[in-house]
This record gives sequence, structure tokens and C-alpha cells, in this order.
Amino acid sequence: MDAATPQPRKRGRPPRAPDAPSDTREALLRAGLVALTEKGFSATGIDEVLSTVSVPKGSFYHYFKSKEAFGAELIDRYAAHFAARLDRHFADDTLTPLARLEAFTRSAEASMARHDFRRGCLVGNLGQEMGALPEPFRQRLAGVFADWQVRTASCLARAQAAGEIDPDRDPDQLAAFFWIGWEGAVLRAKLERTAAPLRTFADGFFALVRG
Amino acid sequence: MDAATPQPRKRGRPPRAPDAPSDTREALLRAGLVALTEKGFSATGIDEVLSTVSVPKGSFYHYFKSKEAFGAELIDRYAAHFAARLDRHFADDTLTPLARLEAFTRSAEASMARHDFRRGCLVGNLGQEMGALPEPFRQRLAGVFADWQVRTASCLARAQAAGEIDPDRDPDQLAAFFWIGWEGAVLRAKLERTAAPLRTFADGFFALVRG
DNA sequence: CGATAATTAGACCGACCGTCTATCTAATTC
DNA sequence: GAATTAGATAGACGGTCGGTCTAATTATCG
Repeated sequence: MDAATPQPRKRGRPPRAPDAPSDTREALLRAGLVALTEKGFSATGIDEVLSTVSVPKGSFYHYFKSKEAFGAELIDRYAAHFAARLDRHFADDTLTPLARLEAFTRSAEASMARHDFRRGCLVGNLGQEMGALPEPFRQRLAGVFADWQVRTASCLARAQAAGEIDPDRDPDQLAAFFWIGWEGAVLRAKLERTAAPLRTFADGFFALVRG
Repeated sequence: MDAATPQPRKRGRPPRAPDAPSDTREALLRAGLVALTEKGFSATGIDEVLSTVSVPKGSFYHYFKSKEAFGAELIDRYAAHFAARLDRHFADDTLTPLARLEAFTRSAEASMARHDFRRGCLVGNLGQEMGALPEPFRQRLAGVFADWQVRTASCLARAQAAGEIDPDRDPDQLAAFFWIGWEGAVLRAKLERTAAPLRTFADGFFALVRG
């Protein structure tokens, strides 16, 4: 009851580090990612995520403040995952810069195919749902696109320096154009359950850009 | 603002009105269109549609077999509306063929602006939601895109004949490319509540195509 | 006046998010 | 090992909301 004196020792179990990993938490996030990329945020129930990994409800609210917080964390992870994936492709010196972006599209296509074109892009999915989502999601989602675009723009700038792209074009605009269209392609690929839209857009983009 | 909420409505069969057939049904469809373009199918509740037009809950199933049937009818109407809108633009002889498509993009942009970029494309919205929608929607939605694409392709073919487009390009592929990207642009415009993505895509498309 | 058509009130039932309390396990000190 | 404290599991529960359906209500027609 006296003032806050730094206790020399505390009995009992010590608090865990705030960033300590947890298998259960991981499992929830992984299952959540699958559900949200397939069906979006509103259409996915917590119970559903819970039951696919056999975790009781009590645990969910132990690990996450709310469904919204859960979703926000999923967005951040997804964004970081793809940022890394882009960077990995863009750092591949065995290809020309433009070919690196093309390799990314093929890799993404393969990923979608692996899941039978049932999963879309989390950011695109939630973006479309935005009208029914908590408002804080908007900036978060827009920010993710902005980030991906910046990374892509620098790759395109290098392509330009390498003479693969008309020097008159603006790499930032091209990157914006690419992501606008690519998200459209992912949407269509998921709707039609085929890779065709991905190829149509990518082929068209690279053909047009190369002049 | 207050649409029509003066009378609390009478219960049973209404007196014979010289009215056109079922004003109520029309009102429901119009309100449904607004809701679905803003928030999608799953996130839109019947109650919500009902209350915005002051129609009692019991009435819904008098006019529509189910929410699914309601949605299907909305898709059909929306598809027909835009098909007509495309045709109208494509028939404008005062413009070159390519300029007609460009005029369509500007007109669509103006429409989105009129609603503060809160409403997206019904077909794109539901397409993204497909993972959580009744399966019959899939073909319907894909069919709408196919239809719009065909109309657009014939416009592009005329542009090609007029020498506006490189004769080596395939108008069908270009039309597919256009719609993939355009839907992506609408998605982003709605997310970011700005016209920029629409312009970025349209400007890029026409610049690249005119090459 | 009885039959039939058009419309609606309100009940039904399941799903959903989030809360709550109880219990169980893990880590540490005494 | 007993005591102590933190972390995690467990699932029932409440309140709300959503889609659907049946029964009731009112008009019109024969």
C-alpha cells in the first residue's frame, strides 16, 4: 500500500514477453487468412475459424481484442508477406528488371492455381467490402497498395534505366496502373476460377509497356 | 431526404390503384441496388433495404422468392443497364471508335463521383464476394463480364479498322484486358474514394493502346 | 356473401459477436 | 512439495440481427 517501491523479487510465474510466439495464435491467424481470402471479412464468422483449428471461443478473445483487431493483424501480415515476396523477386539479378516483375506475376499465378483459384487477394477482398467494414480498415488497405506500388515503381525505374521501357513514361504511374489492373485480374480469376485473366492482364501489360 | 414515410401503410390488400404494376417492387429493387453496390450482398440485410423504403418486412417474400432471387434480379437489371449504356456510347458517330470507349470511362467516372465514390460496380462487388455467395451467381456474373466484353470488342475492332489501334492486336484480348483493369480501377476508386485510379487506368490504357 | 387475390404482422430459428466464469497448466519462489 | 501468480482453455450465455414462413387482414370479384 505504500508508494511504488521496486520489488526485488516477485513470487509466482513471471509475465511472458509481449511478443512471445504462441502456436494457437499462429493457427488462428493462418486459418483466418484462408477464410478471409476466400470469403472476406463480413462473411467469415469467428466460430468458423475457431472450429477449423479446434480452438475454443475463450481462446480467441484471449489472443485478440476483437474480430476487428484480428482482421487488422491479418492485413498487416499479408502486406508484409507480399512486400517481402516482391522484394525477393525484384532482387533477382539473373533477370532483367521487367522480367522480375513478370516472374512475380507467374509466381502469384501459381499460388492461386495451387488453391484452385478459390482464394483472392486479402487486400482486394477487403477493399471491395470496405462499405461494410470498420472505417479504420480503409487507410490500412490503401496504405498496403501504396507500399506495393512504391516497391514496384522502383523496379520499373530500373527497367527504364535498362532501356526496357520508353524513357518518357513515369514509373510511378506505371506501377499504379499495374496494381490497379492486377487486382482486377485476381478478382476475375477468382470469379471464373481460371488463370486466364491473370495471363490476359500480364501479357497485355508487358506487351504494351515494352511497346 | 425523407423518401416517403408519411403513411404507416394499411394492412391487407390495397385498394385498386391505377398505378403501374407494383411500385413497391420497383422501390425495393432500387434500394437494393444502392445497398449492394455500396456494401455487397452478404453485408446487406433485407431489413435494411426494407426500412429505407418503408416497406414492411412481411412484404419482401411476397415480391421475391428469396434474397438470392432478389440478388439475381438485381444483377440482370444492372447488366442490362450497362449494356445499353455501352451501346449508346458506342453508337456515337460524332466520335472516333476509341474516343467512344474513352467517353464511356468519363461518364462512368462522373457517375461514381456523383455518389462520392461510395458505390462500386455491382458485378465486381459480388464477384469478389463469390466465395460466400450462392453458386449460381458465378455463371451469371461471369456472363455479364463476357457480354460487356463482346460489346467492347466490337468497338475496338472498329477502332482498329479506323487505324486507331495497331492492326496486330486482337480486339477481343484488348477488350478483356480493358474490363479486367477497369474493374480493378473501380475497386480502388471506391476504396480510396477518389477518381484517380479510374483516370490512371484509363489514361494508361489509351496511351498504351494508341502506342 | 363466399371465394380468392394481394399484402402485411409478427413469430421463428439459427447465426453471429462478444462476455463471463470456471478450470486447468506452467513457471517460479519459499 | 506447497504456495503463488500468470497464461491458456473451455464453452455456456446474452442480445442482436438476419432470412424465412405462416397466419391474419383487407380488398375485389363472382
